[in-house]
Amino acid sequence: MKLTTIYDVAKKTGFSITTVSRALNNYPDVNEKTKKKILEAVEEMGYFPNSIARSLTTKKSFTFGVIFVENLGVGIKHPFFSGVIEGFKIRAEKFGYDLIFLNRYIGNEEKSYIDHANYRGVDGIIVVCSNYEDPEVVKLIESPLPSVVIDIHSNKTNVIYSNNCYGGELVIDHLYSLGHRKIAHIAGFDDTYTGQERLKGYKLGLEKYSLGINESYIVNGGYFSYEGGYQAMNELLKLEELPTAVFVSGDSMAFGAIKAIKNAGLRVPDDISIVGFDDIELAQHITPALTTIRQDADLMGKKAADLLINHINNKEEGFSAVMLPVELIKRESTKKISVTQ
Amino acid sequence: MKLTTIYDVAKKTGFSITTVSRALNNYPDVNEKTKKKILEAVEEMGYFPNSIARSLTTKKSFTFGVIFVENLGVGIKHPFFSGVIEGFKIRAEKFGYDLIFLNRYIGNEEKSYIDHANYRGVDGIIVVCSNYEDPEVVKLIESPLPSVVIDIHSNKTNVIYSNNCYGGELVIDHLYSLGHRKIAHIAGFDDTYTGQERLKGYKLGLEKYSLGINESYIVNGGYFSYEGGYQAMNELLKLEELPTAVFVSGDSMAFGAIKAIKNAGLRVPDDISIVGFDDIELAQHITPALTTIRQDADLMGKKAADLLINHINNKEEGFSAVMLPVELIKRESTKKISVTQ
DNA sequence: CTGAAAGCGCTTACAG
DNA sequence: CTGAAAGCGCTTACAG
Repeated sequence: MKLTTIYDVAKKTGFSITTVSRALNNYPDVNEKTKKKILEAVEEMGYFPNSIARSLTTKKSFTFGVIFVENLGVGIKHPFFSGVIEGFKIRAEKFGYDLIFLNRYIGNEEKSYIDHANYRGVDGIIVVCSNYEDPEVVKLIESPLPSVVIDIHSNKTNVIYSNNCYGGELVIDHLYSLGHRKIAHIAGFDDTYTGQERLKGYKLGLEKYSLGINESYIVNGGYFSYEGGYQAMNELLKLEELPTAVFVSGDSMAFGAIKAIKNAGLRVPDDISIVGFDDIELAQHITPALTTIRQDADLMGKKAADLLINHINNKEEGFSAVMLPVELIKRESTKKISVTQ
Repeated sequence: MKLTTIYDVAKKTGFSITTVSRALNNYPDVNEKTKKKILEAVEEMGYFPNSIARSLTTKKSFTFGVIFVENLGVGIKHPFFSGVIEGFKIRAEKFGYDLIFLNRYIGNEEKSYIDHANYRGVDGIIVVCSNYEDPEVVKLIESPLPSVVIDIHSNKTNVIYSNNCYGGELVIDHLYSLGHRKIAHIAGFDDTYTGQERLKGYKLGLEKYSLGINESYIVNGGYFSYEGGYQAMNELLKLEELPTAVFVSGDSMAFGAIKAIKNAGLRVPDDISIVGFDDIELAQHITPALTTIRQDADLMGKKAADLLINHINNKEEGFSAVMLPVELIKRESTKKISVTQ
């Protein structure tokens, strides 16, 4: 399959490849007639410049690398991250950037993400990850490669995240207003920024209502997985004084927690109210439909693309950190109770 | 960020770039000592060849394009296709191929998928789509670009799909064994291969048990969406003689159908049994958990990668068509009834 | 076993 | 307004 090149167009029109290139790239000083003739030939021949050759000379590939570091082992199927990637993709494509997935291998050789990014010559990367102590992620953040990182706070690169802390507070507001006073928290692993912030919001909320913090009511659910939530809830269920409500730091974890409650012969929300975080697709379909904090994955992806593109276009400036608003979505997993304590 | 090139390695080791290149690419006739020296320098300098420059000379980019043509508007978040892509990605990466998303735009210019594929110089494409009458998809299939297409039957390219027809038969077997005789079908749009085959399986199943085909029991649910299933079920609910069971040609459609049934004040499975197709993640979590036909998305993706890679490596040979087995997953949306008719 | 040279398909100073 | 030439970073005949 021999593709037509700029040489073919030059030969056909009688102009040099230089002029053809200029006509194609909208250089101002090309004679209108010349340009017209060239563009017609281009149209007729179905010619389109080869991005690889162009990249080699311009040092711009108009590709973004996407780097996934997720602990669920689901890759692209991740219920929250996939929405972020989709939003990022839509926006990036609008600016002519295509997405290319980057892993830690090049062929069969194990390399760093940075090596892979350089190998492919991407203009920037989006890193979508939960664990910001992963040394590979740290290297990424500190590298000179333009990047935007999701769910992390850092001043060494562009970052974007939801207002996780405030989300936690909203949960407590909601539960408190329903009469709950014994509120537990299944936390995300504390080396994740989101886990930390949601926990912080939980504590701020409790303080606001002078509820006091009961350390046995805070249990670590790990990396936001169903199993982690299941196990953490089982810990809580061993307590003498059960909580009446649990704020779970992620929706999948919340589903696991609900499962544990059902297994123990208790009901949601009749015996224990549950609130999640994320508002993934499943949250509205499960029974009971999950009350949760909605993050706008699509917007996060789009804003991430904007950050990255702006960063690339304004080399001089520093880094941006963007925080997105969150919203409480009331569904069926929380219930009003009479205030006991 | 100036990257090290093959010239830097050549200068450092005192050999020519030719020799460095050969050492790197495991050419047989390079002196062992030379090779060792070069590889050490490469290691020390953190050098890795630039894929763009390499692609320009070799005409191989070691990238695959992924083309999504889906009618739900969810893109990468598609509950079934995302699993196929993930499997494809895993396998492709093992062979050194990276994935790049292709759309119908290059920058802001509307182009064909083929133009975009050529622009990026991908070595092959996977097309994941449901509608095989889309002219863009037809062009793709007929183009000389190596490709593998999901959910389509064709002898003009490599294709892979589940045994949709047999899946339909399995559904009827199951429903018949539960005592159902009045079985309706919400079909996928008939310009989709999967829709056609599942319908065929439905009919074969009915014939097998001499149930006869009632045309008013077959209603078109469109492109497998929730809304389509919802509307189609409403059509069925207008019938004088309601079916006792409905085989719905996709899980999302089935959820829509269940919603319609609930809205009508009926229950699943007590009044009407429902069987879906796909076994997407949600199917097991929804209430009632959905009885459905499982397709192995991961395997489909992996086999698709194998087909594409084999095709590229053995230019002479023709095209392959692979059919994957399916499996009935019994859950809570189907129920035994007493045989009436 | 090693190197000089050509070439992949573009873009971009530079010159006119 | 247009073209010849160099160069991007590699690989691969070809020659020795």
